[in-house]
Amino acid sequence: MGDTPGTSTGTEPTLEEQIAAYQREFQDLDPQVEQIVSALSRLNRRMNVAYGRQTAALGITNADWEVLKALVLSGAPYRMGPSDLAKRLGLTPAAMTHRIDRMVAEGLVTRERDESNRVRVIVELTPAGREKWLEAMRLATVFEGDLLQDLSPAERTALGEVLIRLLRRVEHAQPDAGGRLSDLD
Amino acid sequence: MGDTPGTSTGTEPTLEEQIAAYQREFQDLDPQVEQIVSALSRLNRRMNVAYGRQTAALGITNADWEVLKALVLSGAPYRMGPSDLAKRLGLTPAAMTHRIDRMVAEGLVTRERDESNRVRVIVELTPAGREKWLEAMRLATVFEGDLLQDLSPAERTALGEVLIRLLRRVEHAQPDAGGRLSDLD
DNA sequence: GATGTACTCTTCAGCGTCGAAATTTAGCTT
DNA sequence: AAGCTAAATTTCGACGCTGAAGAGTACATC
Repeated sequence: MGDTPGTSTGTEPTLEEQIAAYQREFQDLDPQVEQIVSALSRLNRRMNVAYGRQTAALGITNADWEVLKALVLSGAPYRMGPSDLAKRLGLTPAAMTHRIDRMVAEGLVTRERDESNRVRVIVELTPAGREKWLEAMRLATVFEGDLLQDLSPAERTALGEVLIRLLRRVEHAQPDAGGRLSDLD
Repeated sequence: MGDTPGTSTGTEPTLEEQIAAYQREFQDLDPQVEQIVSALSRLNRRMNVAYGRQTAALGITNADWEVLKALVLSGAPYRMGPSDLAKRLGLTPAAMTHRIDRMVAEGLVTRERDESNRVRVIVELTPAGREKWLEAMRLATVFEGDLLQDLSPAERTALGEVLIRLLRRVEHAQPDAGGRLSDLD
């Protein structure tokens, strides 16, 4: 089997290799910019893998976790309508219906019609659902602390500040992606 | 419609609101860590939305673009086998078969049996596919430059360095996510 | 030289999501 | 009060991905 350059075996190249390859194919590339952007992508991908493992260990899916997060974030009685949830999670209402079906079956949320406005439906977190969220949160914070372990307090502050600056720029530039967002934090 | 606290309308909270809400529900939260992690998530989400718009403007999908990137990264003759591509993109071989079907129909790649080893299939980038990649790259670099516009050279260097450090930590900790990766940079 | 074994790719059934149509209810207009 | 319009949710058909089973090819061993 050829180790000839140009015959990739499917293994992921290191970031440096990748940037070098892009530069060969596209001279205008700014390696500095590419390094930041690619590292952001890869970092996020790894984080999602880690979160996926954690939710799996708790017997739920990442999809479930997103819904739990949205409900907890909504505060006190932990209630939201399906379409609000859908907007929040970047799903169509149709997809939301099925997700809620599953989660009701799993006992994480309840679904009931709003008696004061019978068009609406109220999705409410169950105590079991809240407990799952809490467990997931505990695992997540352990992982996150571990991830940032090597950063000094000053570096953390600086990093947080720079990221917020980038975020502000991009959120201001694309006011809301047309209404639905694609993922949840 | 109640503006009662606790009755979310589905709009995304600001990062500050979100962190405050999490702190209310989970006292052990380190706001510093949470800020970094959440900003990373949101940033990545926005970036993906932006890339999605760009590929759509070019008449391809993000899925197509991922394949094009992998092939270009593989270098000179721009050839890879389906299973290598699948590993690289974090898909099952089954999904890869269908993606290649589509992309062959779109004229972005060709598929042929390897005559020297008839079990294998060779997917090769067409000139049209390479041109699409180039167009996407041009759009992407404009967006990326814009994103990092406000950062001084020193800040860019520092950010790149810190991100690489984080990446190294997480890539070392989870050697390869069990073989398949979930996304491409 | 035949058979077994490993590998690559494709096919198939199931699930989640999307886009659009259908259903149900609320509020407004005449 | 009847009908019309708008809004929230569910249902339906299509598509992409997964996991598992199936088909074809190469290599090794006997």
